[in-house]
Amino acid sequence: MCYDAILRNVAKHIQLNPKETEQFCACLTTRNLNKREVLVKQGGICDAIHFVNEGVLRAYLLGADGKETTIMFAIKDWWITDMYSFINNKPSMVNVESLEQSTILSLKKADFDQLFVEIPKFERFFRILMQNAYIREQLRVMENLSLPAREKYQIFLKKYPTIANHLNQKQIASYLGITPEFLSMIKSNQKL
Amino acid sequence: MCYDAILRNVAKHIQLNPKETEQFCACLTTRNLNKREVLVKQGGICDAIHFVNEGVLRAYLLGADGKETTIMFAIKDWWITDMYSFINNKPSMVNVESLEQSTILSLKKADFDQLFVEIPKFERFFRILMQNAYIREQLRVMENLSLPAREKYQIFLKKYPTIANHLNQKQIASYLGITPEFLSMIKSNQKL
DNA sequence: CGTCTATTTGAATGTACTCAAAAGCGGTGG
DNA sequence: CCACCGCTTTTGAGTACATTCAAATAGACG
Repeated sequence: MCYDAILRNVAKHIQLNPKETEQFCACLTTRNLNKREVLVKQGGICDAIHFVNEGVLRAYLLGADGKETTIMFAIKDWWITDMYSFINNKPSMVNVESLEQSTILSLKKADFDQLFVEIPKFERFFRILMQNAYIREQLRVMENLSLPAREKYQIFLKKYPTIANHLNQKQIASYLGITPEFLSMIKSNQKL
Repeated sequence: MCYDAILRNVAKHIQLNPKETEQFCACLTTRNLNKREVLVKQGGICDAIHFVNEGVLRAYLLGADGKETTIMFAIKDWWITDMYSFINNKPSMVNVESLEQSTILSLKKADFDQLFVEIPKFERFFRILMQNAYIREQLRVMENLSLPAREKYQIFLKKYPTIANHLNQKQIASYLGITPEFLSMIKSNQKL
């Protein structure tokens, strides 16, 4: 399989020698996902962390009332999982599904834990990954709390121009925490 | 000074030998903060990460319109910083102030970076710290987007009963993303 | 071309906000 | 010990932002 992308991703933060590289790749399993295929199911245990080799995934919460809330998405070169479930071995709070034909590389929790023992450098790699994820979420909290819907939408477009093309309006709205109808209104007013 | 609390905090995730312990403590500086004293100023660089030995701190955003948004708080045994500013050496987006007489132990960015070189175990420690912080923020995003104000308030009380006692209503409201007036209304309706 | 889903539009409603004023609650000084 | 000041909390009326529900329109796909 093609471990090119993930190895380049890892190399951004740590250097692996050939043996370590092989060891790491041995832990990965490749999987193809069809459009709308579900990777993680709300209520189930999420026992792997996934690297997106190709395609687009989305994590969302399904409320008792059927309301969807998009928590995160991931495109090529991003990692995605329900970190809460993955780390604590607790039922997942979100669904993760593929928005289009995608290829992912998965690292199982057991291998993840073992990796730190065998190649301690990975502590650094994931430290930086978690750090960035934390900072991203913190910014999102700030925006959510301090800005009105229109500005949140503008920032979203500026920050994730690529992703906006892969999501439909309902999904974008649910990421911003508003209804699709209201987002439609924002968009039409925007232009005037 | 008393490094007891911070060493116990570190020991939750990694084991340090006496030499490492000493090395680590040598990086720390103790500081007492009066009530309302400002530790980090919005716009300035936040060049240290702080461990709360005693007291309560709060990080908040000050909007152009004077509106405050409480981003996070920290009590005894918690770490606090503007991670964005700390990691990227960019101007801080938040203010951090002491809500009461507090004592903190600070680790400078340069020492933080050096620590990883000298005691790689700390990669693990901070990996876990960042991981937990990320999961916490993610849950907060979920709650913010999917729940109405009343439920956010109830969850807040259940999750942080201790902290609720140290914050006033304006601060709690700004953490939940609502006005103090509206929080007041929620509380009175709650009882009926 | 017809069906299914996504988006837009509109009216009625609700949740939360603004502004203003009153009430409560400490702390301080006479 | 009480009176006063400043700050926090409560209450209320009017308003705004965002939602719900329903229906119309537009797009996507077999």
